[in-house]
Amino acid sequence: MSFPPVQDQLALLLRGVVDVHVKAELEERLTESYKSGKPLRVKAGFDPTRPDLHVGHSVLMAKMRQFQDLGHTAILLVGEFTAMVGDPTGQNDLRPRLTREDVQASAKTYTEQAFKILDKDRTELRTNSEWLDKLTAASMVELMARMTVSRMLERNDFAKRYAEQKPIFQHEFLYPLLQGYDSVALENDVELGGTDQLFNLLVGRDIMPKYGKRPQIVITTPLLEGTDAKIENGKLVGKKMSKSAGNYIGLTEPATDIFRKVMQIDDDVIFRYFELLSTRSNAELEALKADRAAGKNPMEIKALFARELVTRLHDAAAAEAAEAAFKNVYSKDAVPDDVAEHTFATDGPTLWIAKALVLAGLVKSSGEGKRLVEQGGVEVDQARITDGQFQLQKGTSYLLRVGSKNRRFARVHVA
RNA sequence: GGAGAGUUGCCCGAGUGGCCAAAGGGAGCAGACUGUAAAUCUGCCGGCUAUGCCUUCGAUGGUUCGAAUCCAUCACUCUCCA
Repeated sequence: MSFPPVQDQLALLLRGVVDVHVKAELEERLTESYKSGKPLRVKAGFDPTRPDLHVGHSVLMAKMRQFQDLGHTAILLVGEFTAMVGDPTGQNDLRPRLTREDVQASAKTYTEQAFKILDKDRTELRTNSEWLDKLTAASMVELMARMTVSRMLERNDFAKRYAEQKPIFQHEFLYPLLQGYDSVALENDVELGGTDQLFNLLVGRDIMPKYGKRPQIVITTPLLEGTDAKIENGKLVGKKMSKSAGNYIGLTEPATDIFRKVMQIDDDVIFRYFELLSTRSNAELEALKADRAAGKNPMEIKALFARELVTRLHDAAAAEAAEAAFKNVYSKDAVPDDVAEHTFATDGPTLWIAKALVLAGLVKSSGEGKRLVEQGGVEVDQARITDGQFQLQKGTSYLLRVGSKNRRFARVHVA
């Protein structure tokens, strides 16, 4: 195996990262690998907590992919065991523990999605149940003896919970140690993670030498802010993209949804997405920013990114179709082509509109349906109705629409 | 082991016997306005075709004409002491 020159590798690998512990060591290890022809082992772990990955995760995976493209080995670690423990990172409350069944179900889809970005042929796919399942109480005690309670309490999330008199459970202290033990088992050279993972990653680095392993180099990548992030006083403000906050774009979402979500991102926040996810060069990004400053419609800039993202996650044809659909539905206010069709039976001569909306899955309860109608949030055959008692006639078909920002349609036939 | 404090709707948080489906804030949703976004203003924000009914204030029992509010037991959490 031959690699590109060390300095070239470094330049690429350090682009966009938040921090490296320690850069000199990375250089040293790249040099060794360059001389010996032996690829570095680069680990990144995911806890399969809910069944899908989002573009926030892809920031990290894009970095992994860079390592792969340079010829190194990526280890995608599925945190099957650790997911059952629950990572306390960033949690203000106890994270619910999952069952093995939950975890295994989502692990499968996780890896499939990860391979949208990673090169499958150069990825070692592992699960930490391999070694953590077998850990005896004795080894566990030994592992726990490597870390002090005070060090754990230094962590902000724990410190905060402690100060606020919120519960902290013993097993939560175990999490970073187990993640660190993964590195002992895998003997990786590098571990990648989001900045929020810094503590956990460094615990691994601390523990490895105590087990006679070379300490891993830790590289942290930025956390992508969610689709609801904003710019305030020139600063980017927003929670990180997360499944639980509902401000995410899933890797497997339909092209039209991805496109729409990108378009609804705050105008200036889009540049953050460009920086972390786009394959465009820095020069191209600067040009776009200049365009924006010169008054170019930010809508077009966002569309540019939306197209790029959909192309990556689906393909170019899907991107084109999604853009056309978006323009059609939102800009021209037309009806999309793929409207779900339903037929509902009714006993009487009519069907109450609120009921129909519930049956079509457009609203959760008839109370909500009625409310929306009265608030003017519902259209029947492209005409707004406001009568909460509106009745659909038996033997007739209707086109129903609810909402505007996230509009939903259904074609309903009353039988 | 002992002593206190607490558990309210998606979240925070008021409410100490009827006026409480429960103040206020946040989040969310809808409307106006827009460019699809932001900001602002307005409305909604447990369920049920409803001047009413049902379910809801940790759980279960009890007192009462009537309980989120009082009592008992249980569960859980926090703090302090040992």
